Amino acid sequence: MSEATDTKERILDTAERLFAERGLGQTSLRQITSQAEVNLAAVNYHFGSKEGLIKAVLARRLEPLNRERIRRLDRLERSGDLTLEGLIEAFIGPPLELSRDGAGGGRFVRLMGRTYTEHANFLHDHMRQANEGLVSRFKPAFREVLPELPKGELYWRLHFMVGVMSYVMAGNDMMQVLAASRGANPDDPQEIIRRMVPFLAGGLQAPLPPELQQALEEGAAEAALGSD
Amino acid sequence: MSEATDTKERILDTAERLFAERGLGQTSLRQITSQAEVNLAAVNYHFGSKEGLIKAVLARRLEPLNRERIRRLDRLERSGDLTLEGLIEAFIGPPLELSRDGAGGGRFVRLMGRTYTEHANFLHDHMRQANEGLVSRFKPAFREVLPELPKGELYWRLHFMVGVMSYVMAGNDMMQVLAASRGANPDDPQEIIRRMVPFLAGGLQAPLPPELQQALEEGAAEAALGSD
DNA sequence: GTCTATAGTATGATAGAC
DNA sequence: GTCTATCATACTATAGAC
Repeated sequence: MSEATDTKERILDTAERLFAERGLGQTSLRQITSQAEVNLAAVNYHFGSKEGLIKAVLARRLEPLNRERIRRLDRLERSGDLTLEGLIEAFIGPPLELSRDGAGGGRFVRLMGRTYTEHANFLHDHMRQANEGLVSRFKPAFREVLPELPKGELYWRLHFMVGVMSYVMAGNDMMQVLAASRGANPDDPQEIIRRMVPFLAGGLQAPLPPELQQALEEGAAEAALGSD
Repeated sequence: MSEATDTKERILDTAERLFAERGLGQTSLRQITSQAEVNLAAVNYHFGSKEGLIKAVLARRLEPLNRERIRRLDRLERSGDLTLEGLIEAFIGPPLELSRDGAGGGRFVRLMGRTYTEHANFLHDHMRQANEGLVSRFKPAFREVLPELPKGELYWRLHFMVGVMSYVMAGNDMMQVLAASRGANPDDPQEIIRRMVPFLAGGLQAPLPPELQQALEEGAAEAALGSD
């Protein structure tokens, strides 16, 4: 079992790296097993299929990651100092900070960023399911710090926030070049977080678009607020 | 030549659709040629390789698209009413509106959104080159409407804007579900633009993060402003 | 310019010995 | 749990007839 675990871990580590570097579809089991120095058949033995391996790679890091995000939210709420900026940081901080931990966290973060735009139905389902608890915990908190924002509008904006986050996490060359040319260390997540938080806070609490504002004032509030 | 053009166009249309639906790497030339009802060898004859086909698919729509964005910027500047909101709309409007034109524009937009996170070096190079003129035209305009923002900070924020845009363009299920559940027509780009503009405007003109603000006031302005 | 045929290679998955 | 060997299938690309 200790030997087996070792093989399993080696497969997970290598798969994570290659998936992040080349994408899921472009990475073959052969590339993984040869670089992990395990037998080709080991993948199917331990994970059943390539799809099973992908899910295992994601789950291994996503679960502790989301636990950490919720832990930070808990702490914010207990401290009685729940601010928009703090909330944003609790949400985007852990994934971006993970990119700093020596052991492949950065690779995983890039992989995670990619899953948002990758084309695979089983992936979307898996991610949605894996993030269910996270979403149901953060949504009310955002509502609390943005009480003036209609519910429907808030959801749009939270998605825009996820858009920024996943783009940054995907970490394509442009982002690296940008950071480097600005004298910033592109591998320092704090640098990026420091810049993202004001941008996101500004966006989330921006005034409503004129048309919507007007609709609200004219009493179409019910429709606009919705009833999730 | 008319027959050839026909075949070429049919390949381009089908490739665009399949690339957007399944991703570049997951789409085979066989799938394309069989659905386009052309011979397998036609792709290599007309485009040289799969890579050549991908570039052709992108270039066909990207060039007129970026011309339109620049045309709108020209008009804004001539009108003497260059606002941040107008500038944002000139930049994000055309790609998002393209998703409404009946003839496959929506597919292309999703494909374009995906290219930002897709893993292929030739793609990044091609997109960077294709967007060069666009960027050099829009950057000074953004500087003009956001004069108080240090240059380095502006570039970060423009990238965040691209992040939101590409996430929305990638148009994954979540976005669709969100729009539908909010009573919005997920296929109406105006609906999305109306929501994105205030968010992006709010983000772009948000106050500087405290640390940076302080650095500026302490005279470290040179370093922070840079000299790009 | 379009076709068939095929070379040459890679893939995911499994059977069966150890 | 690990291995080799292999099946069945897919892929990109090209050669050569028409």
